[in-house]
Amino acid sequence: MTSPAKRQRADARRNYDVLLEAAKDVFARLGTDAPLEIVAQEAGVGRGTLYRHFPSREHVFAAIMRDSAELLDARARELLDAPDGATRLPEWLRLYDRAATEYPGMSGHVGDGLADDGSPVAATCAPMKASFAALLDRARAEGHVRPDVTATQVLTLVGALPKDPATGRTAEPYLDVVLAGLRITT
Amino acid sequence: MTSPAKRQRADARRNYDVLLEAAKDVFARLGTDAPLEIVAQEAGVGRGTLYRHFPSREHVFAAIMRDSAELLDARARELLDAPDGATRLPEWLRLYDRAATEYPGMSGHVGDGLADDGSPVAATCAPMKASFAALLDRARAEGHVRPDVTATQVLTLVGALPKDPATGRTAEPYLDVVLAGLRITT
DNA sequence: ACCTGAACACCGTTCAAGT
DNA sequence: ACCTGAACACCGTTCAAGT
Repeated sequence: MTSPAKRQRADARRNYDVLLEAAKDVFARLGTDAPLEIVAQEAGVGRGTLYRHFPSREHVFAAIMRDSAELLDARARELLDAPDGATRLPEWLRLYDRAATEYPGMSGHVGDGLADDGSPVAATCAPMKASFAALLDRARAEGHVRPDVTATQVLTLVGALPKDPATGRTAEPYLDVVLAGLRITT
Repeated sequence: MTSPAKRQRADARRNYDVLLEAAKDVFARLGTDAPLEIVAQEAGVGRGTLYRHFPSREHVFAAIMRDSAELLDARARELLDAPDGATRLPEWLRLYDRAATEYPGMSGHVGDGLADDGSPVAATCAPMKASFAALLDRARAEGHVRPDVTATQVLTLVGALPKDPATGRTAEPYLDVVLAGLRITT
């Protein structure tokens, strides 16, 4: 279930899939700011075809995030009833961080997209975002989290954390600092 | 003391000053990712002249930061002996955040530059960075700060915090979250 | 209905010619 | 020694022509 279920010609559907795989490949090698021109080339289609399927780079990110967003959504709903209330949020946010940094440079775009309701990333990740918000609400109700942060803010903040240039992953100890900062420590 | 003290022709020196003022003006209006072409135009010089004085956009940021870095350096040295140990770091980091966000989009570049010893920003801000490191060391020694963060990491993290799109300033409550996360709270 | 690739736009960067 | 602006490169984006 990696592409949208719209009715379309077989070649169009195939091009979508090929483009998405090419994008993952190119992004993995060159980072998510790589020229989309290269993606079209590697997919073996014309530039116009790429822009038809993915009107903007953000649409590519949204497509890339589709599967992880589904997993993260499910995981958030599971964690809602997990026994140890204090560790639910850290655990989920680490998974989110891993998913958002799967391709170098993507997490900032994902975090920004989640803060903008008009973005394709926000559309794709809406269920995940809602489930995380529920998780955050419960943590807040139980007094584990400072009350002045919203779900969107947390996701945007984590997405913005500086990266290790070598791996593209969030560098240590930024996530730990943020998790500590979110805790209520009276 | 806004431009380097190298010996140069009067017109060159004047062009440097005009370009820097133009950059501030353009950055204030269009953000720090604005085309440098516009800066050259507004300064009334050719593109080549701009690149002669500022080989890269980072060099412009370094020049823009020169004065604030001097102030921040002085302030850090003052605060080293301030009475209330727990508030020294927050106070200074708020000032740093204000300076780095003076032009929309600049703080990320400044934070990245400070983490890269080869960058012109790192060169310009070296005294400031050293003074801040001393401040951080003392806070660490007094047990106010978690021991696993370096000065560079703190400055890069603060520079990376998400911005309010309207003002370009660090949005609330990100800096508060980070400051809380840096504290030792046993 | 979709694809292709030429064409245009934008802007960073260089450099030959000028003063 | 420095300035200028034409020229090139790169790449996002569009669109007329084709299938």
